[in-house]
Amino acid sequence: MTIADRRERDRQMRRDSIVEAAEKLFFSKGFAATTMDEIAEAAELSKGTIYLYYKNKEEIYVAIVHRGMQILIDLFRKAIASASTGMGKVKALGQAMFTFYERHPRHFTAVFYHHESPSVGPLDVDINDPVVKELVRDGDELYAFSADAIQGGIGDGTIRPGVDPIKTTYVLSSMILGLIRTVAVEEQFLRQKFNLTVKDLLQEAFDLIEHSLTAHR
Amino acid sequence: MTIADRRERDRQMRRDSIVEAAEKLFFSKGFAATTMDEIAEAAELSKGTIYLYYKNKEEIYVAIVHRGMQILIDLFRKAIASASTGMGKVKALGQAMFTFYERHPRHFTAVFYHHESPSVGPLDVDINDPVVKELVRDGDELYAFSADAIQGGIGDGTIRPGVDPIKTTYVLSSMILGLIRTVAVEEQFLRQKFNLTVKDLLQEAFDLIEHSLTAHR
DNA sequence: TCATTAATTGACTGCGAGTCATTAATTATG
DNA sequence: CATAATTAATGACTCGCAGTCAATTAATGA
Repeated sequence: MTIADRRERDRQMRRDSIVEAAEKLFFSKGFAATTMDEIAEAAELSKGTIYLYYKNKEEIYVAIVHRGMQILIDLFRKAIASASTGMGKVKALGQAMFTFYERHPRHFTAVFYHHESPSVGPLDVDINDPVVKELVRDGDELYAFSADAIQGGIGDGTIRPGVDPIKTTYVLSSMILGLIRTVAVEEQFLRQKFNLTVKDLLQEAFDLIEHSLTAHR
Repeated sequence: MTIADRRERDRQMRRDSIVEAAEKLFFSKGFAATTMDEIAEAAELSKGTIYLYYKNKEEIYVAIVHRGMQILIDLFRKAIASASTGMGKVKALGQAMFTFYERHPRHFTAVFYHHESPSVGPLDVDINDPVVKELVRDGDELYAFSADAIQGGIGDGTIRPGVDPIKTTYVLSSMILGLIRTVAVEEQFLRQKFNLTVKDLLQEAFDLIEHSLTAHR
């Protein structure tokens, strides 16, 4: 028992040290430009060994997406805990998304672009891979955080009763995400050409959103 | 004169027929899975010849992005012409974006994901390539359509005076784009799990946006 | 101690992007 | 019209890398 257990623990540590090594390389020189030999060398393993732990290069990438997802979920948990009203939680979640981008830009990219990267045409991922399954569950969890916050906001009166929590979750998250993506691509351009900062844009968007969720008149 | 002219025309036709062939292949089996030999065969040329017209595989991809951009610009022109008020034009532009996604989903993806695809880490394009330069100009033109429409709306009273045309253009376009991207990825999931259609979500978003741009009370 | 099983290795294969010396087609020149 | 000069096209080749597998080494059990 203990023996098989330790094996399993060792195996997990190896997997971790491989992603660790790969992550540094992918993030500094890109997925395509990183070779399996480089990953092997950085992980102090031979190339063959890497393949005992991951089916191929893409599967390592998926593991990195998964790590990013954990970071984001953690930020979301803290966001939810940081506010007491429904509306407050919704705003904190939006803020958390932006924090994720600011503090972990490469993970942000990995998480939100993996449907198209790395090799144009969706990453063809093995739906039976447990990591992939967990990724899907994690995605659901993310949406649930928001839907619950909206629902709570309707209960505590900080969000107007008419809004549909699910629909609104999708609309809001997509919008915030879209905004951050644009900013990610055009940040310096916006600053130079229009003297617009990221905060300006986000403030504008948050105002618009808050405005649309509260009752007026 | 006529002689060099014809050479130039021929050259352009060749380039076109190469993208044409590549586009079909990329769109059906993906960028990574398509080989230069296949492109050559489909274009009825030898591989070496392809390289006389395009520096490499990515440059062909950029040409496809460019084509997509032309389609979108065209849709935007028609959208602007289709409405008379500023607010009407803004809505028509949002609608045009969605039409682009619906009618040309692969071009949509090419245009809006090329910053990350094809090989994780931005496509490293040659900034001196005339096609790339035009792409940048085209991007500016797209934003100008929207900024002008908002400006016009303020003039004709269909949009409230407080809004900043540039800022709003960025916020709105990013939001709409984000929404369509989400829908692109999760369309069948949304329908199955929540019985939500794309139109529902877009309607919700459009309402929200319209609401935020008009004067109330 | 030695047999069995598990983990690791790196030389090897196959494939595909990009090159380049050679050949073919066009155009200019006498 | 002949042939020189220029331009276009070819495909066999190189080179690098993802992924494999027979051979080796380490760990565990009898």
